[in-house]
Amino acid sequence: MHPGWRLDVAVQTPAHSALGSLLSYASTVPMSPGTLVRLPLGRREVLGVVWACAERTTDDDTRELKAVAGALDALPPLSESWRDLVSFAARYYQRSLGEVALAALPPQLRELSSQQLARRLKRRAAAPQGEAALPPHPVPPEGAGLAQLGPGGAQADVALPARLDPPRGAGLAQPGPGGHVPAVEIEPDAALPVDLSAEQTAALARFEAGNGPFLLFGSTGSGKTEVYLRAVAALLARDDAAQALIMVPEINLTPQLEARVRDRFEARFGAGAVVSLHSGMTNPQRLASWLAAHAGQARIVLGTRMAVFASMPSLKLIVVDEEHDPSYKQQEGARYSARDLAVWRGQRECAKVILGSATPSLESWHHSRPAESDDPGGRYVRLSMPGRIGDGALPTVRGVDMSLQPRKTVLSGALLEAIGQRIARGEQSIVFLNRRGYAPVLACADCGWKSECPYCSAYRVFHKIDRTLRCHHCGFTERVPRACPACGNPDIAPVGRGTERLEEHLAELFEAVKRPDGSAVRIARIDADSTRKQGALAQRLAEVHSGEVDVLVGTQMIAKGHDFRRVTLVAAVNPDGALFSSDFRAPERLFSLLMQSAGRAGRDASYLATRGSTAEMWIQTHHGGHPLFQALRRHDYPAFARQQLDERRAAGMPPFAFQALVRADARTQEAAQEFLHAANTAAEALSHAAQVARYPAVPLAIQRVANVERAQMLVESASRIALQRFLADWQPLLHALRREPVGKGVIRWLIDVDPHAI
DNA sequence: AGCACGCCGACT
DNA sequence: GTCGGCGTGCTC
Repeated sequence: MHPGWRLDVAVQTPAHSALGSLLSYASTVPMSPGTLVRLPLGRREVLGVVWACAERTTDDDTRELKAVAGALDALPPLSESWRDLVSFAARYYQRSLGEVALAALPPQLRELSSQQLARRLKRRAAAPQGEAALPPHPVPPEGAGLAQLGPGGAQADVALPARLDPPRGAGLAQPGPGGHVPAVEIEPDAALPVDLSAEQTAALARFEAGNGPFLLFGSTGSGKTEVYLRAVAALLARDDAAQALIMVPEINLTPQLEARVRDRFEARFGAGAVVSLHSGMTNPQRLASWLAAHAGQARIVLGTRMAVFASMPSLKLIVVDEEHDPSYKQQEGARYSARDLAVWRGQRECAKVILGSATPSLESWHHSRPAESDDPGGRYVRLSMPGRIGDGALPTVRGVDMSLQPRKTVLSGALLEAIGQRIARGEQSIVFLNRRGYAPVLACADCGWKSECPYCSAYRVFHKIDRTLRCHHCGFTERVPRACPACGNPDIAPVGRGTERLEEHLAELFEAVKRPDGSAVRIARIDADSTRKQGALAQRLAEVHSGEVDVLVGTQMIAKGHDFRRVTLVAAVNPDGALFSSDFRAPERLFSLLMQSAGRAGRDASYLATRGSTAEMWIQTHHGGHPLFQALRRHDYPAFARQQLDERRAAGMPPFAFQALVRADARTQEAAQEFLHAANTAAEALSHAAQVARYPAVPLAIQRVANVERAQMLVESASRIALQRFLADWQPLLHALRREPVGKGVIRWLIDVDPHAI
């Protein structure tokens, strides 16, 4: 009798398990790599991906192998390029193959039997367009071009403008899904009499002529989205199998962009042409989208970082919008950078890649050169679009020197005056403060008690709205005590301020001020607390769009994407914290945040022109001379980047060096650090140790969370390859160490390659 | 990670 | 006398 075949299969084995990356099973039939199989593992049955298949010879392997339980053979196997992407990601980010492979598949696939899957696929085939689509987005009211939906122009759920980087007149003649225009017979863009700016035209021409990867460097409002969509449209029109992947940051996956992409492409390529992939979807929705992409039916996949692993047999273009955004870096499990993997994947699959941003990551900027440059050092072709569509000017940046203000000033007189003028004119203002809650600490004036979290090394935040003390790290919540728990003094007071308190403060200050129509001033707040309930965010945004709100207080949640046409003033109340942070990326994030915030003001040039108003960005700071603010004043990202890169070069930090963190969590800080010390000692013997600097173990900035002590050590090398080899050799030693006495107290450890927060 | 086995406290 | 706490160990 034939001894059958041996399958080497990737299954979800966590990094901590002692199991090797691939497990071997017996099969009576050969299977192609990429086939999904169900396997007995211990007492349960799990999903696996076949990685290799070899004929067994009787003397080959005497080990008894369990037989595969079944194959999901209704599904075409995952392609070699998909498997290459997964195995690269696993290797680069120091995780097991199976962990990355299984995390890259829709969760529901794990639960389905092969019969259930076959049935689902059959249903899909019968109705190829229905299932992949999400519930249809709202149909715009008749005659309303999406971009024309002004404040109060429509019901609340469609009042949000459907554009992020709006071209002039975008969507004017766009037939909605309910429209009667025979859209199939016209070119997608013929339905959109949009004039591209000269910069957009040039960028597209460069894109069409080159291979990339491209860095589309365009200021807020320069029309980057239109460039992406044109590039996608041209590709899909030219190649009737081609697929495009559009990635957006988590926060940006608002219905607006989805609606815009669907409007643009579904009429032309069918209702199932666009699918979404993000964590806000239900498991059945994600499975449906994934299957449509895998089958090649979906022409466009629109998603967050997880979408970088979407199986797309005819992938020809990848767009990474807001490529600098921190949400592209996964912060748990396999800590991959979806942006970096997108670039790798593009190269592997000969798909063009566009990274777009107004404030690129310093890594991307450093590696880019202008399209016309022949400098061979550039990995990315830089396409610049400095202008704002529709001649919109970028807002004037005004700095308020807080050291000249009376102590404890929250909002300077000049800023209040400017906001007051806006209110009087019926315009809107946004005030940013990146700290939610009423006050970050509650303290007793007598004994010095502070509202510490019993489980974390952090203070619990005072939320006045429900009179609670909440730990923002572990979630521990208690009602505010009536008196000091330590000494009984009833006089316990909030220290510092968050968005709740700022909202209250503004309401008091403007209590007597009237709007043009004589009504009272309306202050609103948008942060994670005020938008927790389903639909609350959309409702708040609609209130802003409709003009009900005069002053909007918010965290960085509202810095991105939203297009408020009546906003003419944006203020950052207390941005100084990031200037002297121990995290060397903090200034980069701050600059990006302030640039994006500034972009919220005066996006509608004609609105400003008709009112004779100007857009302003206010910065209250003690460090007005800081180069970051100097560059911001001129909207000069290149100058900021130059200054930061000079500092990084001098200090030998990324992108001039490559880093990884090893973190250990334990019951005690000593146990965590001792484990890392032992790991450090073990590393001395490794062959690449000389090329890799290792720093002492230190506690994390928030050293204890939920009663778990955390420590980390940084390793760094000028050579990415040396670092990679070092980590690969080190990992088995770390596993082994866990078994030794020094590893006993360790709850978990992990490696973070190219970490974001140090 | 699951999911077992295994050995000690408060309940019908 | 049992239900159940989570410590330790195994999974091709």
